[in-house]
Amino acid sequence: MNHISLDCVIFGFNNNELKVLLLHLKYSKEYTLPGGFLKHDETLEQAAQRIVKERTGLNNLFLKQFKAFSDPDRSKSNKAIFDADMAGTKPDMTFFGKRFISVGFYALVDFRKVKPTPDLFSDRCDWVSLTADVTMLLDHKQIIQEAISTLRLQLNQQPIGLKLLPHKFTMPELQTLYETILGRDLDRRNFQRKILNYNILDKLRERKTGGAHKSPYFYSFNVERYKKALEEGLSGIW
Amino acid sequence: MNHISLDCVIFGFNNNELKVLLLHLKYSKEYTLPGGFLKHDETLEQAAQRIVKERTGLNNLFLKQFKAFSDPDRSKSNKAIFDADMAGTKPDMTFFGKRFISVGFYALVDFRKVKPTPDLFSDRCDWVSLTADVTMLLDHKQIIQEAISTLRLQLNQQPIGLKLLPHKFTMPELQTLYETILGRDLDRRNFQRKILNYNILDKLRERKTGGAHKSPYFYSFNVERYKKALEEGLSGIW
DNA sequence: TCAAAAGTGTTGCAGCTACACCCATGT
DNA sequence: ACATGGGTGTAGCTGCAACACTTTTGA
Repeated sequence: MNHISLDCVIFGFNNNELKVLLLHLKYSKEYTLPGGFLKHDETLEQAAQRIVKERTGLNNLFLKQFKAFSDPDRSKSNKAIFDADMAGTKPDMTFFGKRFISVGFYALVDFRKVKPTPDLFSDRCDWVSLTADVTMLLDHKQIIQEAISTLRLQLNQQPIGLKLLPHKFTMPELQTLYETILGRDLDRRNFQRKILNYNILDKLRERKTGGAHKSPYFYSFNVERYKKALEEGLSGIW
Repeated sequence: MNHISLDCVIFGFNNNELKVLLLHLKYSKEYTLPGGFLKHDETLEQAAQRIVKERTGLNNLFLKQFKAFSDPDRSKSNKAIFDADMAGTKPDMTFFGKRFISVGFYALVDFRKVKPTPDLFSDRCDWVSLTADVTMLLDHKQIIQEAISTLRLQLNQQPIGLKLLPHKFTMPELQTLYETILGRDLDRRNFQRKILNYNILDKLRERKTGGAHKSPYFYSFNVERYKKALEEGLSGIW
């Protein structure tokens, strides 16, 4: 008899940084991944959509299961945390004393469309940069790491850029996204040529103004061609 | 309150065919994936090892989680099946009436080392070729398909050849394995050159005799170099 | 006017594709 | 002897890596 929970790693891209949407717990002052429990007559995917919607206000997001976490020790510290957190609310303690299996999902969202919303146990809901060094609940840091590894492996199979970037974006922005996910630098010129060769981008006439220096062109994904290209996987290794 | 089950897709390679180890149910005459339930104080990975050991006799196999299946409709037909199957054995029927979440694992085993062992509900435990058209329980056919898709995507990240082939194997055997997983033919000469360039194979002096025609050399994996190469992923797309 | 970022072009090399030829073995 | 499969070699092309130069912009 086990309880199934979900943890969602919600990725957004802003200010040339990859960020994760986290809840800040009132009691323990730690950050935690948005999560929840699987309801009856709900698939894991539906539960993940529900959870992400509650935190972001967005429906129908791009979501992917990446791993089930089942170490019996994972949930042992749960009880203590919830004991304190829910003091006075008379929770069902037998529930939290039990064991949890958690299925990890990652979500890719358009940063600008999200309205971060805290839940009952948290005082804030923040975008936290991956480079930020914050304290996190349990093994949530590892879960985020696993999510990024998965992202990296699936970069050529999933519409990662399409889902993370706004409709219009510049080539340097796209490159930074790829560099962040891959964890290494790419040659600006080779990157541009390679990605353009896939024929999945439309170059717009418009340029991005306001920044210092030469203004870059905007691009947007040609969704049809992108989806088609992904079916075979974008060849080559970055 | 959910029950967690596991389904294991156990792959073996024999007679130049990729095969899956399946149980043949006494009652329904259908094939089913070896599976079981998660016990307390057991990780999913440990449970999978236990289940695979019961069917194959082998310990410590290469096992990988690939997806959790959670459609509420999946398990509805379970009750009927087990009602009939366990008639007279007084099982806990409330148990089987409940909902199941199943975590899919795939295992890669050396065909020749396996002793297929049926369980209580089955009269046989057979290696079934992927090309064979057999009737399978519930969505088990799709689960196998998902396992193969995963295999294909991970061909360059996981030691798939190493785990599926016997210690000594020939180049044509290795090629057939790759072709089966990828679902398409590869050029014999280019395949050989490419795989040899990875420097992960040791060519043995010995040749395979007994077949008609020219006898091919045996090769074996250089485990050390293979593991090392996989850390970065074998570059290139097949 | 200058520094920094962005657009564009070129060259060489590596690796893949698509082939052909020879060799060995059981029938 | 011969059909079939396995070992080895090569030519051409593609595409990537590693580069430099010019253009645009705000400060």
